[in-house]
Amino acid sequence: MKAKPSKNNKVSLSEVARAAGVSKMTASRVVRGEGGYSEDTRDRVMAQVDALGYLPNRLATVFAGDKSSTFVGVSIPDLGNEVFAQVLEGIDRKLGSFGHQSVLGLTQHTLQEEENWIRTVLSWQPAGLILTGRYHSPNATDMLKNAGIPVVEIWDLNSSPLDMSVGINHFDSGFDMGRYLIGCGYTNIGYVGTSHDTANAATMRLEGFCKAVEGGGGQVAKQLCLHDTATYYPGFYGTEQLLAVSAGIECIFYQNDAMAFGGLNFCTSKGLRVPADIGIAGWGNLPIASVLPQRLTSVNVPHLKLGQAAAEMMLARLSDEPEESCRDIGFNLVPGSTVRRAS
Amino acid sequence: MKAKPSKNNKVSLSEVARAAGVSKMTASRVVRGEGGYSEDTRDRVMAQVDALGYLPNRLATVFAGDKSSTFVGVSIPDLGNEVFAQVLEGIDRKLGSFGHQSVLGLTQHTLQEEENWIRTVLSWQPAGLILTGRYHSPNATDMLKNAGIPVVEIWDLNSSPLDMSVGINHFDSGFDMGRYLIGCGYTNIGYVGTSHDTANAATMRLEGFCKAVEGGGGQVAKQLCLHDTATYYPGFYGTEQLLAVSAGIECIFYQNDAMAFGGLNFCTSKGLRVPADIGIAGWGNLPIASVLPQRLTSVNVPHLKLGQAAAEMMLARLSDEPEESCRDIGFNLVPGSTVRRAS
DNA sequence: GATGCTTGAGTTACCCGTAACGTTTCGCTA
DNA sequence: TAGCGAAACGTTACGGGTAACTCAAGCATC
Repeated sequence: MKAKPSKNNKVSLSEVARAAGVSKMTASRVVRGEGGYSEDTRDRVMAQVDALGYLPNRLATVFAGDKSSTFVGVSIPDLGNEVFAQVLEGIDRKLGSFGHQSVLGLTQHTLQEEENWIRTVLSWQPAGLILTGRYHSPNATDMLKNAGIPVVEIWDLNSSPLDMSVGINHFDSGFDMGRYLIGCGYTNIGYVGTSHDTANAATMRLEGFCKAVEGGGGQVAKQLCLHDTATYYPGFYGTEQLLAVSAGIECIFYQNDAMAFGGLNFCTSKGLRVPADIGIAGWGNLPIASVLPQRLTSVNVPHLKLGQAAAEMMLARLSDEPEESCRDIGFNLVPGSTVRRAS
Repeated sequence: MKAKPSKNNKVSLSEVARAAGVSKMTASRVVRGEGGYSEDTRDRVMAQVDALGYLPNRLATVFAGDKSSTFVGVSIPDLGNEVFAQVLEGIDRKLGSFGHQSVLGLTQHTLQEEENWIRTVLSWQPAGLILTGRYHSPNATDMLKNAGIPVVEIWDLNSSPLDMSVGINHFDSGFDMGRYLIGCGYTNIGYVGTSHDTANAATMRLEGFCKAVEGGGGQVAKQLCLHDTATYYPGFYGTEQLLAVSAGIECIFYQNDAMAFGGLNFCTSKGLRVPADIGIAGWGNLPIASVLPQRLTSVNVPHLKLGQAAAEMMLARLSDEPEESCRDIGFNLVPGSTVRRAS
């Protein structure tokens, strides 16, 4: 039995075993508490574990067993968006309490970055993957199918997922908001967002929104700030542009709450009263929105719960429990006070 | 050469090699693009890589080389706090662009959770660790010292770090705010926070704050909502309690911006005008604070930059470049309009 | 006293890549 | 055409841990 200290001064099981005067295998059994050894042997081994500061090498364990690790890869577009931070929090808390670790990937909303990240993470033999969004590059899809590990697609509910899916129906959430605003008596409605990528949850919301508004006899003027992230300032300037171009806008729906705050701020800075002169509606129901004096009209999604649900589905699959492959986490419209009351 | 498919239907290098009619080693060289093979051989091997969908197993690579992985463990208290989400974003973006992955740990502000997480993550042979905070349990400290890998402690600047440190001096930031408020003419000042743990950045801020206020002839009435997280509602109720107990409070300093918003909301809901009747000051300068109509008086910390700096120090150490062991990222006081102007 | 069962502990093979080294092939020079 | 060196490729030996198997000793049963 070789038991020389390895280059990077890490203590290996062999060294513990030799110090305790037993074989590697016996030491392994003791460390894992697997049974099949005497009390005396266990004490001798554990004494050396403490004395040498032995830490197991999980890479070797995974390697030896030809099984997967306790890693779960989690891809998130970005953390500047509070919404995704909450989702990640829900995921990691739940995974962590069951002995799994999240390997993070910020994919910047691009499929190419996601593909690169998937390739890298798969090479670490993760137990599973949790991905934001239902659209992936062809290469990514191939790799995911071949990987043979559980995959949960979150955010955008997918009735025919790669494997499992949890989220909400974005089209419906946009539709509901459209119907609500029509019900409030608005007909000349604006939309301010950033993306025009078709493979995108925000686009689905916009489509649902337009369908409801147009079906209700209204019309939608769109203002897309391309090449921008969906935060406060694009909301501010997007509103300025929209109002400069389109006359008679009565109400504006934004891609998300952050942009809506930008728009709200622009309107009040121009002396427009909200909702008397113009209505403002956001999406996502940021936590801070609920404590500001004027409640923003928005759509609430249980972000933390969404993350937890994703982790639960992953864990269920990993422990071979039966689980549903598709879970709708639901949303609800928050009336707020930034659009006028339905008559 | 054995080349049977392994149990979990993962394609191994041996299988590629056999399919291409070369040895494992040659296949390895081709896959790594290391040179030492003919064009013809390379084409044959790569054809099989594509055909079989081979993905390298990085566990084996790490294992073979007896070196560390490309993982970097990142411990963060929680992501509900936008501040830490930004820090994490800065870290992961920078690490990711250099081929490293973040393994996340949400340690809930407790040393015990951090210790458990450190033990687990170390067993995966990470390349390094980035930890929030300068205080760790004795066991954790031992493990970190023995691990022989770079460790960056962030958030709370530490002049004698375990290894490297980047952040700000929280005492000073509290002190500056205290001096500023005194300069604005306030003397009867309140503080609302959650923690009374001494091993804590917020406590350091409070200490600095008290020193400045008391040194300037003022006094501080403290209201600590224990067992609560530092978010909106504790700010709201903490303010209610503080004002009920202490008479004549002219201005309140909060543990962070989220709590300050809660307090601001409580005050306005009670008909108190800010800053005419009462001053409000937060800490952290949340992004949303900068777009709301009334700018919150706060302390700005470059969160994203902090995360990037931590990642840079880690990467420098990993590539054996000379790097400083301590970096002060700095902060600046944001006057805002929620405290009355200095006379 | 022979047999079988338990219990404790050692042996061996293997997981998948890579470093180090050994071997073959081939073109070029003398 | 022998001799030589470099390029191309194969072989072997790890690395840390575990599954599966083997083996020996202790004990009870008939």
